[in-house]
Amino acid sequence: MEQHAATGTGAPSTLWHRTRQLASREILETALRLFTEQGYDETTIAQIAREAGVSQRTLFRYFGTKEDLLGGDQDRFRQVLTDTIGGQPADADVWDVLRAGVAAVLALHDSHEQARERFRLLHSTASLRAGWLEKRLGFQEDLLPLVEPRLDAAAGSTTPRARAVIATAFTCLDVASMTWVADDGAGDIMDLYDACLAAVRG
Amino acid sequence: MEQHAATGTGAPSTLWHRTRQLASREILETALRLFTEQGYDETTIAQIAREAGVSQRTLFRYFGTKEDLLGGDQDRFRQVLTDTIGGQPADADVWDVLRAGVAAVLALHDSHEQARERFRLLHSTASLRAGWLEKRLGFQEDLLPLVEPRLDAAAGSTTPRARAVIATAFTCLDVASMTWVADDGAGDIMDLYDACLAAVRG
DNA sequence: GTCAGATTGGCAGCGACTGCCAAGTAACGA
DNA sequence: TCGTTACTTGGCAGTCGCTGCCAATCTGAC
Repeated sequence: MEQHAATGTGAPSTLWHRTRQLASREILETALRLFTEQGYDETTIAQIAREAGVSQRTLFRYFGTKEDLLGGDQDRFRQVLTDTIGGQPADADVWDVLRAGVAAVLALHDSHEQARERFRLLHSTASLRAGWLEKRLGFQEDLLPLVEPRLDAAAGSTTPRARAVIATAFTCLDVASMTWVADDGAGDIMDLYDACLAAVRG
Repeated sequence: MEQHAATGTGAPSTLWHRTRQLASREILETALRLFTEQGYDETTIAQIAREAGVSQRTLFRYFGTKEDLLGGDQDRFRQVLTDTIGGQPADADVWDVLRAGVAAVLALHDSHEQARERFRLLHSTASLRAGWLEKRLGFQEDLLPLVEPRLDAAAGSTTPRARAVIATAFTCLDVASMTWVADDGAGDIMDLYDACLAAVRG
């Protein structure tokens, strides 16, 4: 039970589960607040645990790593991504398919402000960036079987080409979000995404 | 003096420097051997220091982090990259310019086998991958001022477009090296790079 | 030979993270 | 209502990467 129960499918809603969810939210909010106030690296697990009113040991049971405190629900991200991309018409263009996936995960943020703060922390903290990039690699591999069949098999091995295409899409998302944060959240991220992709595929 | 002196430019060649270089090589070789034998995560700094005959403290003075023990000389990488790209003709195509940079840094490995082993470790170890990706981001930012002037300023802000283009090149390098390792070092990495880029820019 | 400056190793400590064990508490049956 | 059971919690010690500090040692120059 490393993950906080997904809200939606027949929640058992016993007192236990409700308490767990409450504690989970409390920890998450405390963490985001402290990260925002004093920076990610400057905030220790001990401090988050103290202010959230739980022990370090318990905090690590809810969230396996410090990064998870900012990353949100990684499984949900993965699922939305694969569901969206897997649900695209079989004859759709690969780039349109990936674009739909990117748009879907962007819609996962609770609010404009939350998105901006997360992206801001992400792009300004080395350790977080590294962690995100590593998770990103995992997502890219998940997408591989969904994207490969959409490539022309006659043009040689599809695996490296699919990897390159997928990674490029994520790269454009990263550059877009970085630019978006630098512009203080003005404009639409997807427009920036399109601009980046156009620059690459020009 | 965090960095082992570059061999080449008028080495002072005092006993000190020679001893330092020797110790440096000894540590580096011990580390690579242990990483190869038992894996990166399974090898502790204590073990490397013990087998290399130095204290942990000294090891950390030579190499600031565990990753540096595999990554080789990061400053050299950066310099070769920027020199090569900066030295390309002003009217050359951006993609050709970046291709030249990629080829130059690939030539930095001592041997085919060393390259393969490094890439193998890199692509099979999560912590190393994350570290590389983070360093990569740094290199990409270094390249920004060299690439931006080569883009059409009339088509809007060049910064995000340059970032996207540079990151795509590195992405193709990563996918190419991954594929190369999977193929057990058969073929030429640059061919794989070209194939990846073609898939993206198709 | 001696002195200044650099290098080295040991030690204590920090922060993320884990395993283990005892104490506490919700849920369920008798 | 009272256990009994199953799960959660917190504390403690320990690992590993990494850093600061200090004393011992060594090198090169005078």
